Amino acid sequence: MKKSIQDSLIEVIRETLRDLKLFDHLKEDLYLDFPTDSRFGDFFTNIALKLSKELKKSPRDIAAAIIESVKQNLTKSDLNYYVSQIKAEGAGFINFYLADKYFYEKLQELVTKGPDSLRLNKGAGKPVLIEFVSANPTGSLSVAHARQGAVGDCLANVLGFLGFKVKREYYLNDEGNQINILGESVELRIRELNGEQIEFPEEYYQGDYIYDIAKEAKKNKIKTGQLGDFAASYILKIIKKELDDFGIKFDIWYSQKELGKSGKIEKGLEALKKKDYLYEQEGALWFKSTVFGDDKDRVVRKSDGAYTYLAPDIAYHQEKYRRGFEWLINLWGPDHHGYIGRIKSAISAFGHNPETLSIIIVQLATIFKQGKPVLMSTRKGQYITLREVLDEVGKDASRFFFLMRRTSSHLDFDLDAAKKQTSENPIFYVQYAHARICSIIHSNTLSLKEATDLSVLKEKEELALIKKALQFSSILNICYSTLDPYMLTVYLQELSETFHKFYDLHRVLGEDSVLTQARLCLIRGVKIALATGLDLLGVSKPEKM
RNA sequence: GCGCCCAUAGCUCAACUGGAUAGAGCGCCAGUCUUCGGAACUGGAUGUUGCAGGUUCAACUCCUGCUGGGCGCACCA
Repeated sequence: MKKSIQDSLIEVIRETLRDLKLFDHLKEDLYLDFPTDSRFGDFFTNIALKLSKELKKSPRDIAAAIIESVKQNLTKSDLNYYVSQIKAEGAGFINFYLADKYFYEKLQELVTKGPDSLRLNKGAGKPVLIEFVSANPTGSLSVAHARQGAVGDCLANVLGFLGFKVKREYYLNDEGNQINILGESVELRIRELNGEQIEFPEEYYQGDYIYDIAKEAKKNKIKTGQLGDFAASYILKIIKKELDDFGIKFDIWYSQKELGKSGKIEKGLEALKKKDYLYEQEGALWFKSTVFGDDKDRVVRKSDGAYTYLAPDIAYHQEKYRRGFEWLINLWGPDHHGYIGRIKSAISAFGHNPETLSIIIVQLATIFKQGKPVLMSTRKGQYITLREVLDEVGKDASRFFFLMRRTSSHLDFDLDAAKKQTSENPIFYVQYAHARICSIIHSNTLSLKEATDLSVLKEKEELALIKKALQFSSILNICYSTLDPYMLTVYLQELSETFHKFYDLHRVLGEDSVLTQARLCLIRGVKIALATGLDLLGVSKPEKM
């Protein structure tokens, strides 16, 4: 893995600060920022501002001294070839301007090497388990699960691209209270089908699909005690189909029932007991999670002898580590945020660093139709399902829309906008850019050269487009450090916009074959960035629309 | 009462995690094609970043306190 110019520059600056005996005054890590405006160069650093107070000198003076020294160090290195200017500007920022030839070379590399040149090897093969959706098999997936699915799958793609060894897992709650209620709901519907007058309790599953299951169970002569399992596996098939149509494939389906049978829950509790983290009180068994900073201790076995949800979950997370994963990522709904403390306590109790468990709370999405929110009434089976959204707007638009906002923010999902085939619909805007590029490449009659003279790309829009395409890796870096893939959707829209603007002003296929080759190279690079981004989102990249 | 999330243009959201003049889309107004896809592009108007303090050379961003909204605080899952 070659070092980026950014990292090399940072090294030179660090060395310079050591020379000037300023390095120890710097309290934080040295890094280079991207300016909001290209007028301020390609990178900048604010160290002169940070140092000014302690050194009691003006930031501009410090910046000037640093620049002087950096320039000298640069003459000794081959970086000098790529850095065109270093200036102190504004309040005391040090701005680095790269020579155009640097971008030409990177673009050439992107086109010859393809998406691989966009990879940053952050993961180095580290095994990561990302658990998401994990909905109870008691009904179709809701939009809340859908958003979790989109975020989880995309994040898994991104981490995989960055060199992590990622597994996707669905924790299957296939036993316990909810499954019992599900079984009883089916039983009542069967009796109803048999002509019996029944009273259907409110807390039971109300949806019409229960009738379908009842009919099926009746046909197959399922015994009453088996109805819960039968219904759960029936629904699981539906869920799997929904996920499949949404483009999500889980590597592992982890069954709670199997976990229970294995005896690992008991073993987990025994282990906790040995460490003296369990105690009995009022007939229940408690976990001392307060030792690890939880706000109160938690019951793991109720006074009636049944486990709470936490007991198998403790064993489950312990198993995740035992299976060799070094980093666990869980995506939960906002109703689970109170659960973070106890599960982190549990893994701490087993001696794992709680930092190796990242919990991402995925906020809810509200579906808008004709400008109005479609309200969810939870219990009655009257919620918007993933299936409905898929049927209405399709896989591409729904995945993109679910990823368009910061994961920790509420999301308004406008079904009507997602259906539109105009720039009002960001996914079409992005896919259109891709299709347009394909169309140009298709119309081209020159044979494409592997190496071309790119120095003819001097227009403002051309350079802006090259730089935008090359920004790809640093965007992925942001997704990685925030564990949030949404920035990728923002970036793809920006890249598309930069392309459309370029396209409108400059013709790719022209009389001048040198320029044509160069511009073809440029749009091929943009195509690679767009296509790679769309792949990571799990959205198709059509050549024609 | 406690905890988490949110509040930015009329609406939906950005602002690269503390940087330089807070930006896009929609909507509104006015424009751009004999040529690679007009599903596009250009220009115009719109802001006390919910309020009040604080930290900082620098705050939409961090801290404290309010206000308003969403969610959660089980021997439920």
